[in-house]
Amino acid sequence: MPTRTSDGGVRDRCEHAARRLLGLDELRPGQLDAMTSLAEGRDTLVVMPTGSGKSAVYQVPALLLPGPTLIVSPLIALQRDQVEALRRQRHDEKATSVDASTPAGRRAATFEALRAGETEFLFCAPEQLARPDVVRELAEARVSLMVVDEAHCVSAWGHDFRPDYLRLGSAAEAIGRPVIAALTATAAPPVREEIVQRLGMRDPLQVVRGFDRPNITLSVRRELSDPADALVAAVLEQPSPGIVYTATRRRTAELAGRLAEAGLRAEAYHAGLRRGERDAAHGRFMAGELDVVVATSAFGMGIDKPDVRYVFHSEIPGSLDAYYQEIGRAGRDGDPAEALLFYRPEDLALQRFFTGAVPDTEALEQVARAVADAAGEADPAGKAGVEGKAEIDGKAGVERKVLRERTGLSARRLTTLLDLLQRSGAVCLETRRVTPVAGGPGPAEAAARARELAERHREIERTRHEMMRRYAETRDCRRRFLLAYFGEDLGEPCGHCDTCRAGTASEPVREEGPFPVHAQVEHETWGPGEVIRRDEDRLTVLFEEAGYRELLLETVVDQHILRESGG
DNA sequence: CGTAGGTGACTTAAGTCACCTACGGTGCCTTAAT
Repeated sequence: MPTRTSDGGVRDRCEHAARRLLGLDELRPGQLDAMTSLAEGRDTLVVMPTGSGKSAVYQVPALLLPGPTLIVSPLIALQRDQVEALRRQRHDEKATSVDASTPAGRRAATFEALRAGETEFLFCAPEQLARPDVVRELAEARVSLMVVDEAHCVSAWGHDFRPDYLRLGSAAEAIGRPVIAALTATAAPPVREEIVQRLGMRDPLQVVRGFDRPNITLSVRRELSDPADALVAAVLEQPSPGIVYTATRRRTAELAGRLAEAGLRAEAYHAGLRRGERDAAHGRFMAGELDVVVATSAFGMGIDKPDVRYVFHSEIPGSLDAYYQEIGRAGRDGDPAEALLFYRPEDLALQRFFTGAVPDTEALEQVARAVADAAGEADPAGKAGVEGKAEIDGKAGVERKVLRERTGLSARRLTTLLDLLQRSGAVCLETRRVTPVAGGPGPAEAAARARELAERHREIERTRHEMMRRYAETRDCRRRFLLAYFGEDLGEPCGHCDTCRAGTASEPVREEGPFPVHAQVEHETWGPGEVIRRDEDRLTVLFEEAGYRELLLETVVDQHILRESGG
């Protein structure tokens, strides 16, 4: 056993602080483990369902550790809600948030209060940490705990949509490397792994609790043509309120219209609506004034309405991670709820499109070359000292802004490309500057490596689509399938999903044999992985480098392409 | 990658087919004009 001095003292102090400061008499399993770990200064990844007290997990250690706490949260609306909740709870001004709309004066005052120890909790989006002034202020304030809320966004959004999520690890370093807490309600094993890697978490404690939501009945309906009629009919059979998820904005309007015609209080919701319309729909839903919201994936984060009775999908989402997250908004009160997916295999094509293209080698090489050229220009005999710090460190480098000007690429695109080049070992990224790695690969070589990384990422995305498809097509217990994806083993079929009711869900396969569930294995081309599912004739293995793969047991055994590697 | 919608050609002149193009999600942020 590694000697971690859990003398019980810290644990007791956490328990005491939770009671005294937050009024929590009973802590749930896992909560106290996570709090204690953070209070002892250990990085901690927490995967717990919404409503199970994830906030308390960081609030308690925040109050026990000396410096202020930075909470990185994806949505400004979410930040404001949390600030308000903290203020209500503590009746003071110890929590605040900062974003692009914060006036300069208030921003300065905020950081001053943070330095002075008058503010304990500061909320912001990852984009704020791309600003050198913010990083400087946070470093001076001696932040002791950095919380990444909704941490699955690192994996889901970092690669293309919000690349600043990929820079959180170096941001943590730049502000003095506080203890890191990563919190999320949904993360399958590879997503957890990516969060840990990307944030640069060190030997993190992982507290993973409760993916099973037995009150949600899972069903899939295979459709041969547009399921609109069937969907409207199915919604009419359900008690209100509910959510219908669609793949496109256009479809939200279409289906909301159909449901309204059928006499329901229905509204569409997507990111293309005006702010006022979005807020109105959201507000009415929360207030119980709507029967159903028809929405894209824009609707959801931060929605914690206990009595949602159903979540339907008119098209298949791109992964079980996304699907689980969306259906998880049903039945939070514990009463029965329905999750029904209308499935057409061709709808997966749209998800493939959303995955986006792999960046082309030319663009990658162009950026790599621009970094190398800029480094060549920074002749030490030249204007040393003008830029200050960079020369003191003895590193030549180039500012992101300059790179943007020279390559003509957008900030977002540049960040995506630089991330790939960093992982290729060609460049080193700081908050503002980019430096070439001494002895690293040249531009052409770096671009080739970077492209390979991007291709591997796309390939893994494809395997996630395949797992989503398999969920829709399985004849086995759907709940068992879903839980296996998240690394949980539900021995028996659940007995009330559609496949169980139809009698097609097989009994658990518990026969003796090679490659049991959770076995660590090694494949001759796909490398190391873990068995996450074992059917009668096949294995599902999650490979570290190749994603989710199905292997026929017979082939595996006959041709020795897989071996158990212990562990 | 697939679908919807448009265009043009063809042929028992109003419908059919072949082909084409556009479109498709998530939120920070910045910056300029009211």
